[in-house]
Amino acid sequence: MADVADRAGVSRALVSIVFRNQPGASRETRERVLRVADEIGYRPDSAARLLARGRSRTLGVMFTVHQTFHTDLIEGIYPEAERLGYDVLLSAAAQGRSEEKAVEALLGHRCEALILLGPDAEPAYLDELGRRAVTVSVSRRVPRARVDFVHSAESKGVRQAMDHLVELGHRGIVHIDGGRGPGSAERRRSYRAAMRRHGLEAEIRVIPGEHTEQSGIETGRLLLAERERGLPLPTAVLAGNDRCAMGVLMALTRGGVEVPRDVSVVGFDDSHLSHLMPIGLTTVRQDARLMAEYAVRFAVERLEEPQLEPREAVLDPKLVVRGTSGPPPAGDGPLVR
Amino acid sequence: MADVADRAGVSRALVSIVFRNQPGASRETRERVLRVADEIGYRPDSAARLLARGRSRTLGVMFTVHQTFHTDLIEGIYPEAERLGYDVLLSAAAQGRSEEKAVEALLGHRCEALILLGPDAEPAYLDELGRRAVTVSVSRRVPRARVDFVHSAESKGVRQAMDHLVELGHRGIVHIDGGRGPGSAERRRSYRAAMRRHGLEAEIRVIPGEHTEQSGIETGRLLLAERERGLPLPTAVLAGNDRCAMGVLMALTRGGVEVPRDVSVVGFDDSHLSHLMPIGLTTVRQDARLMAEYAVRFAVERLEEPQLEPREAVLDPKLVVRGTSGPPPAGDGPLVR
DNA sequence: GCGCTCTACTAGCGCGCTCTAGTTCGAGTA
DNA sequence: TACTCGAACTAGAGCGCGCTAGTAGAGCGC
Repeated sequence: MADVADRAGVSRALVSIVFRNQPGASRETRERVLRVADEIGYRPDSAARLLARGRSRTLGVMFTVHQTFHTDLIEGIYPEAERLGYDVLLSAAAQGRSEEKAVEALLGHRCEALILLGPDAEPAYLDELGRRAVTVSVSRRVPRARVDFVHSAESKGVRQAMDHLVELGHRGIVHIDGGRGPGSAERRRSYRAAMRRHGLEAEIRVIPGEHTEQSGIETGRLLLAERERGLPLPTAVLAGNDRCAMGVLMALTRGGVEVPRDVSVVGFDDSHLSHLMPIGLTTVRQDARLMAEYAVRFAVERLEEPQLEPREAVLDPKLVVRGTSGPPPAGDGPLVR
Repeated sequence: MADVADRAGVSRALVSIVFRNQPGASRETRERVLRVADEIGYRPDSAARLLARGRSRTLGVMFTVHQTFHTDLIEGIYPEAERLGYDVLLSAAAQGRSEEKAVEALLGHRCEALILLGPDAEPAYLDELGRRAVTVSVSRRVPRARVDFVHSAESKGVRQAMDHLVELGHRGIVHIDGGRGPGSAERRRSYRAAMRRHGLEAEIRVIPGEHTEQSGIETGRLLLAERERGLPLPTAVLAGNDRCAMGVLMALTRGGVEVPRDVSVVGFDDSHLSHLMPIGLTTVRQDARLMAEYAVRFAVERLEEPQLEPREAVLDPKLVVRGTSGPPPAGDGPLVR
């Protein structure tokens, strides 16, 4: 910076003004400074800048690698952050790299706010984070913690999916839940409520699972094994999310079960995975872009008005009917309603 | 920091020593300092630290959101970087966020080295980057640019895939290429060479495409449309990568073509997508973990010995036969060899 | 001529840390 | 006793910026 100032024949302060695009420099000086800077390859050092001004204007985003819905969210976070003049730093949780580690990395790099995509940490830890920095949790509700919250009205999504299946004539609808996964508890509750509402209380069955393909595969195998032992297959499966639905599909198809002829499968998320299935996955669509925008806005607004209380945004999901749902096999014909 | 020093009854320098875990402080002082720091919630400011020591020990990773193979790579980058004592910052290219922007963000955050996953930028730009910071390109060869390079021996992978198909009896094998995508040029060349080697020169057909599901879907539709017009379907498709293969699969299956009975499909990457297909995708496996390790090591070694010349690592890929490849339909029986 | 304002610019402190070149002190050594 | 030495600790410069409080000088009205 001093070099630039010398060569341009001005003071360092002036160079600073030019680079911050602030008033106080004439047009020609501005141009001269920029030209000189370009010549000697000067770029402002963000560490020093950050140190000097005390603010980083950086949002830290924690996500889980391989969680496809997260990449959909990330794609929405960037433009909104840029619009509001904030930088984005990404940190992934992965195998061998815990969420805490990922978050510490963000904090260490001076992120002013944290946007956590489907965090799986203890509420106590999240609350602590929320007190240390502005924190937004996406998809995972954190009761009584000082964090903003953006999620879908899971119950509405599940209800739509269940109504769709019941209308097609399904009765034996099982739910693979997402364990501790974000939104799982509510989805599970809503599944039970829907079954009761449709008079299918006796058919309720929740199979423990998680939000991974592997979990779907295991459940698929479990169902096939049950069939071996003479038990009937369910006619429809409501999976915890799209990844799990994909796993079920794979396992069932490999086992000679045809979807949707023999079994219907419905996912949740409408991550871009859903389009890829040869027959298209019927799923509950969450609007990733909108969720991302809310998350960024919540974070930024609370950064700029610290007295603001954390808020909650609940977005309406929408069932998207594609190829994996259809009427149940003959003998389980449509309900007469 | 001064607060901690005061309360612990030592100098700031001592606090610094303790936090850097350096010799020069007694056991009890160390404990006392850490305890006090914990009490008042002190955490070292990385911006200042960075500024003071002049080095960030941070690797910047640019990847493309939705490129599933990249997330496989990222998962491998973290542990290796941690092992070598480096931090990792992620920056995604996405729709509306160019690679250049993603890279500038990393540079702005003082990354010492760049690891670019399948960059799509001009060689001239990459060379410029290579001169500005230690740069490693993964998957994309950049001739004559000052960057390290980690990739697979594409030709070996393609050759294995082609041998496999030919042995099954296929003759009408088309290749959907990856356009400007990483590795595409070499895969295309190798496809042509393999066809010639097997005496199938007359059957050579390269369909332009890219490394996305959409491209696969379009190609699948194109093939179906040709069949409508009375042209024969190819008996096998070698896709540019797994995503493209998924797209082809989807389009063909929707069009009533059964895989692998009517057409065999082979992908490239073995990203975790490949396992998800109901019947498992036959594909050429690239070892993401190993590639990630090489990339990190190249970067770190050149940071620590700047006189080192950029290097190249070529890893052997391996065909993984799963469910999407099989003998061609009757009439195209196995070759007598 | 004077004071006033406005634009263009500058001096220099401080952000929170690291690091070099010390000092202090007690134990070991000749 | 006088010294050396190492462990434990400290003073203070400096990293590259932003920012506040200022100055210089041009233009203007009276």
